[in-house]
Amino acid sequence: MREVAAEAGWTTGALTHHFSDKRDLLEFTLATSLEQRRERRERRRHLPPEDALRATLVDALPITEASRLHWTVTVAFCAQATGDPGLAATQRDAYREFRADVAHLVTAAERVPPDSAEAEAERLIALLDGIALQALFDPETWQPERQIAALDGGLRREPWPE
Amino acid sequence: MREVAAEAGWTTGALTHHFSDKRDLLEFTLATSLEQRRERRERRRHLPPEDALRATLVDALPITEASRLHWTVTVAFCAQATGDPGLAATQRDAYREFRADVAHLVTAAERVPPDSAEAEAERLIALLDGIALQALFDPETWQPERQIAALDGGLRREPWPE
DNA sequence: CCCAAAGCGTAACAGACGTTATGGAACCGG
DNA sequence: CCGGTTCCATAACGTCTGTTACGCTTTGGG
Repeated sequence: MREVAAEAGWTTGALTHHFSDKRDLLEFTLATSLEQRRERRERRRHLPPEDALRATLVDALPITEASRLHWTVTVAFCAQATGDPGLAATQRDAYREFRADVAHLVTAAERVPPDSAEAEAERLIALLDGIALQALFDPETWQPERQIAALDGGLRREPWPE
Repeated sequence: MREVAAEAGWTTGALTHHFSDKRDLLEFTLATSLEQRRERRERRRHLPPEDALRATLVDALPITEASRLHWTVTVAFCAQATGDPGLAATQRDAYREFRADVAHLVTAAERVPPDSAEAEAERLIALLDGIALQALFDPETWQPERQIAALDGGLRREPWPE
């Protein structure tokens, strides 16, 4: 708490006035990071659906500083969530929301029949997260272009065969 | 440290005698978890390559208690690794080793031409990790069969088109 | 049998931690 | 101008933390 306050140029008094808890602060941090991601997504509404889909996925890759930060927050959140059912539920809901949004884009892009959009979204997100998780700790072998290429490979592929 | 010692039926004295640090203990924990995974992989040497490949990937899915535990350890480790270059390197190397092993299985199974085995391994691991990460916090929607089905979908697919 | 090393239980230390208490400044509706 | 409320700086409190010191017991080679 002290460290966060100091880095923000506040005092612990100001911090505790706005956040009841350390847990509360952590939840706010994730919520804010998700909100920013949501805003960036909103700004792509005018793009053609396929481009918006790709841009949304690329945006979640840890290649910009914003996205790297979001992944750092997410990993910290996940670590806490393993021992806190409340945080786990928050993390789960964030995933579900993201999946719904991606599914919506998948539908708009007419990648798959509407009833398998969710499954296709799951596949793409799984691929995305897998790349991101590795890239986060091995940025040397996972340069930005490589990450995007891997993602594009998944986008070029056909949807789930179910 | 006290909590770990107590849960293991030891005292902090015994623990600090065997581990110099808390960091040391954490590294040992990941190493042990990886070692167990390696042993399980070793026991599949007699299987046909395709089966061994599939079994290795399925084994990493958080469906057994052992694997769920491994993922919990991994997430905790990753969280620490974001602020500790040494741990980050360890995590990175663990990934690289796993990738090499999977690539070896991919080659043995003759899924792809030998020179794209690494890329195919990356793709499969990315998919695996993505599924695992979501399943860890949303086991309700990601029942074991669902996880395996998603993985099988990825296995049924063609390799990277590069 | 001896002595050094290893193993380990006990307990204390020093610092960090999240949280709370207190007091004052700034703001604001009446 | 007043009363309360919001905002926040300071500082203290109690707890928890990783780590260390110390001493006793066991082990094993000479």
